[in-house]
Amino acid sequence: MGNWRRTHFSDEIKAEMDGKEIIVTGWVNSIRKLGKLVFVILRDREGMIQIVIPKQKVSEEVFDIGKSLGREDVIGVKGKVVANEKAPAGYEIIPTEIRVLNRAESPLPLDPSEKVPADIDTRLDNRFLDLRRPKIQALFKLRSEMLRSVRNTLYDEGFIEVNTPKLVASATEGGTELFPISYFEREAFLGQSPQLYKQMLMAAGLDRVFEIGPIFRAEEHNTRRHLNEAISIDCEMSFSDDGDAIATLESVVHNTLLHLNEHCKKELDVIGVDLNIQEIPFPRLEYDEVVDIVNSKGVEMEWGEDLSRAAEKALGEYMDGFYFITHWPIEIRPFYTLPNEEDPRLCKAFDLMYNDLEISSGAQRNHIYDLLIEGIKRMGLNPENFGSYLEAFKYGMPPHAGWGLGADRFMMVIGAQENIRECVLFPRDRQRLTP
RNA sequence: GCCCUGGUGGUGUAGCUCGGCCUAUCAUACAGGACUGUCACUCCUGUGACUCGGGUUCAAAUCCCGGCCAGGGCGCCA
Repeated sequence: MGNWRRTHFSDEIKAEMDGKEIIVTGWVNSIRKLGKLVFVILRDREGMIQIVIPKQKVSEEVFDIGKSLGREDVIGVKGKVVANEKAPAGYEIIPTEIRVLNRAESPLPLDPSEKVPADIDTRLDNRFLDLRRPKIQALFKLRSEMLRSVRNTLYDEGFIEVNTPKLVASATEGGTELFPISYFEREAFLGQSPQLYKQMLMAAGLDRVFEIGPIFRAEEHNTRRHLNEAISIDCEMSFSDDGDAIATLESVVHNTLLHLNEHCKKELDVIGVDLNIQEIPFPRLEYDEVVDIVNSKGVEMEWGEDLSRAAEKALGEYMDGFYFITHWPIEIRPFYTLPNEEDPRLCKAFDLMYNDLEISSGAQRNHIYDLLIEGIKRMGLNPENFGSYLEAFKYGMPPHAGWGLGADRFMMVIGAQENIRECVLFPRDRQRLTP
């Protein structure tokens, strides 16, 4: 593009700029050739703008280039803004020079202008083209602002952002399947969660930490709400209990809704979402109530069972929006959950749900060494495999609590998407490892 | 991993029940042509496809079996 630099994004040009010379850059969204008149709709990250090329008002060279353009060619256009009622936006650009920066081959693997729909599989195979569609891009602009808002809230509440290892030695934590990898002469695994590390940071005295990073789960699930690589928003806070963790989670979620509603009107409009800013506190259900509700909806559920998919759906019919489930049976929660001192069957764990979807789970953690050993044994795990983790509980571990919020699932809720793959640039599932 | 449904030009589809004038429909895209206000421009001409392997049959896009892949559901997901 030589010495050319973009002077404006398409949405920065206004009818009042009539007569001003500008440079815009982008992709040819569509082109309509009417003999001696050519219309080019140029698309950049922020929107679209019409370039009009009348043979009698431009040089022969500009007209010929204009006529030669194809869909998705990358161009730079230097020209004058012209206010004109006949233009779609009330203004358009008459070029003095068009530079073709790169041609696009044809036919395209899918249609970014959305005239012909494509299956999600085709779209993901050609994700970079799919992402040129304004609706798809809007979702990822929202995701960026969601992450900004989450960080802002947590920084404001005194958390520091940390990074913990994703290459881990142990496959003995129990629970989910891990991805084994080769680590020099040893076997290692991809981390399933930063849980143990963020707890160790409580022992380190960092007091309040959060991490936004990938988690890996080698489960062969095949659903619209599971991925094998996901982004987790994890936080952990010292000298706090489950109620404090719930309050923090609530304000993270609520502030994000407020932030998006205030700063992302355009993107929400593009994807057709009218955000419901649900008031806090969100409703709380105790596990006992959940069992009753689910059974009253005709779905069998025994006390002590985790929620089946049918149970989640029944709950989703009964509840609307965000709500917490608290007072869980200890047997179905992880070993690091603190038992409830008032009722030994229960523990200090909670889940945050949205309709029928679990988007976060957390708990006050077990900070007492002997209890923790009991918990590990109760889950059928071997305390000897938790060496460096357990050490942290011997020399002054403060009481603490925390949670993990699924960033991709949170985006499903925000963007009203039914498939989690829509919310991830390059999703990883049972079948998909590329692109 | 299990169950259900499906796989037709670049993309999205019709046809499959009941095998045969299918030399396979339509839209869009693409190539060429006409057109000075399009905005899903319009009009004319043209190019382009039955997932793979096996089977049944005179004959398979169509029926049967298997593979691969996809969509949906379930399970799994401390």
